[in-house]
Amino acid sequence: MVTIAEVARQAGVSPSTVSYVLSRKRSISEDTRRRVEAAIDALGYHPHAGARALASNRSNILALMVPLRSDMYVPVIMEIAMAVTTEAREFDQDVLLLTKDEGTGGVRRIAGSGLADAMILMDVELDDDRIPVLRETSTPAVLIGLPADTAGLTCVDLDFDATGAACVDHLADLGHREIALIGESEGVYRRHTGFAARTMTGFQRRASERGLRAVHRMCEGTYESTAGVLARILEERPGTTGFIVQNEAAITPLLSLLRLSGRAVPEDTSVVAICPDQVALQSSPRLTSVSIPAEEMGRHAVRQAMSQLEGGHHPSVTLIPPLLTVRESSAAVPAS
Amino acid sequence: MVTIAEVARQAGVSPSTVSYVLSRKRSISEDTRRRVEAAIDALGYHPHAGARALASNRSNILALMVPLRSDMYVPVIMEIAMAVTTEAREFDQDVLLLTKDEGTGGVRRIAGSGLADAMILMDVELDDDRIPVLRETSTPAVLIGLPADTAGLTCVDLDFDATGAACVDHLADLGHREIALIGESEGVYRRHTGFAARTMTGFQRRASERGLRAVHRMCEGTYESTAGVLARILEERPGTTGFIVQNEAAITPLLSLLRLSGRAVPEDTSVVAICPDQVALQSSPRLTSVSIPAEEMGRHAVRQAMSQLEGGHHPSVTLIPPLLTVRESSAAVPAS
DNA sequence: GTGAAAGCGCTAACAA
DNA sequence: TTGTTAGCGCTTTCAC
Repeated sequence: MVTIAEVARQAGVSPSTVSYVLSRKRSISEDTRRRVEAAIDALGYHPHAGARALASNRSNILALMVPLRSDMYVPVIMEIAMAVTTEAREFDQDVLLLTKDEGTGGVRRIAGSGLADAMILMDVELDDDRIPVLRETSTPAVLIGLPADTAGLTCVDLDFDATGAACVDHLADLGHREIALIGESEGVYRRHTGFAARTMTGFQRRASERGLRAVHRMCEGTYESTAGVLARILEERPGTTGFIVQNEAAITPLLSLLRLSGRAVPEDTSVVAICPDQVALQSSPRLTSVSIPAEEMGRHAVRQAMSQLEGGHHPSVTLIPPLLTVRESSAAVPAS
Repeated sequence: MVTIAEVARQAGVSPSTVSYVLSRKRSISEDTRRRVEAAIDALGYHPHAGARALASNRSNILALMVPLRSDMYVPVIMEIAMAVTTEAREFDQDVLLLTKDEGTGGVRRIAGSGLADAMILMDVELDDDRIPVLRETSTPAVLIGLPADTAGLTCVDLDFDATGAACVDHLADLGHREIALIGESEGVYRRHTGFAARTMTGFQRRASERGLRAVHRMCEGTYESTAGVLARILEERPGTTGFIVQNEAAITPLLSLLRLSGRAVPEDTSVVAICPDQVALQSSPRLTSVSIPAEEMGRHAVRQAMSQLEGGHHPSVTLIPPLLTVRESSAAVPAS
């Protein structure tokens, strides 16, 4: 191991000078800086992470807690994780991967050991038991997703309420009068993040504002359940011409089923999805959709964490406005 | 922060005794152990990670380098990452997430800073530039995937050669005489891991051993390219009744195309996939497949890393034998 | 603009 | 079975 002392000797300066060259916490003469830097790359010096953490009380590590398995679409989780990791490097931070199944114990362990400077939590539940633990510790934290009570917390999420409304607007603008929201599975509504409920709220409010007939149905996402949900909707409301799908797993079944029932998309029936762009693009027809801004959420979470580390705690809730992209699955309602 | 000194005071022992209770590196009287443990949870003590790393020269961190974007199916990467993280906790290790785009610099940084005790690298290329760097450092490392030269390295991967052969055997046993392997995209063969080439080798060797007519075609995985590949195969070898698909992206297009061309699966044509079980199960019909043992590879990589840390360096190449599961997409060739 | 030196909290000899 | 103590490599006062 190359130590700071060796670099100092090689450069003919004291260890503290090397430290200051690295931290830029005091001014160094041009000449000294050059010699130190030369010594650093000549020796291939990297500061010892543990020693630095001990002395400075900063580990330069961000802990990211991800769901082991969740209702979230796996590629979205991955995209967030990669965005967090990439953005963290911009701040000279590394990322420690924790699984949500470590639960509150994991949060205590990280906070207590000084292993990480801050935490980013994914898959936040409405009444998440990690939150009280977070409140006890003074470790900066950012939640991706909204709990029921956000007081004192820093959170980022897609604005699902506005997302529901935006989908309704799009269909209403196209002339649709009867629409349906195919939502997540029952379990998601019961346990989870509330994003599903928020979508539904926005959907219903905007539908009523624009005078549309709207139904909302939960859906497990299997072929069979999607078939059942679709059948019930069309039975109750045979005039339904617009569908909004929140459950990615239900997208492919829904498209097949509509085709089978002789409804052409988008000629007879329009479909709007709430899903990652990737999914919207690989469907056939390509879907009009509100995308899940995974990368943006990840980057934002890191920036929030860093600003807490540097500037202190300023709780904030950031709701990213939905971006609806019109593709091939939605069109004006046929003049009947 | 609770320190070991506070715990020691509370328990009426010396700091080193607390340390030894934690590390179990020497025997402690039952009574002392109890008092120390009581003090530990009373105070909520967690050893400071940096201090421990500095003093013991062990960070208790495993670095995992994952591809930012790759030809690998994203859920497989995720499953490996989760398996690594979960298994690492069994050894009291945490996982640091690095992206492959940090390249050799990332490897040097981790090795040089003592941030991690060992590294696990995914998405290993045939002539991976991280390998020489790994050889310079003494940091234990495990590769998931096989480079061209494995001398002195520890690697884990699915035995793709045997996989190709197993798929051929399955189709041959069912009476198929003309078969085709729809492989990965050209880029994968050129740049990459060699897993595609190894599959092909096993496929061709076994086909020749069993006297089958066999063709292999690369495929980009889009609908259009799959259509082109299929058309060419059927033109050259109209008698082809068995397909092996290695490119997950090509699976859905292939099934649709076969249906469109009036070939029923499995009545007229059999399809065997090399893909995660999840993909095989959600296709319709469910696919006979060799699964990608993501979890097993992740767990194995961690165990190898730990055994290097504890017992020294014993290079080894572990090829996981393929497991072919018969589902609904393969059947005996029709008596013509 | 630079250096000397006192810790940071822990581990692991060495001593008893 | 337990305690004392010397570092681990770095940051950061304090001093010049």
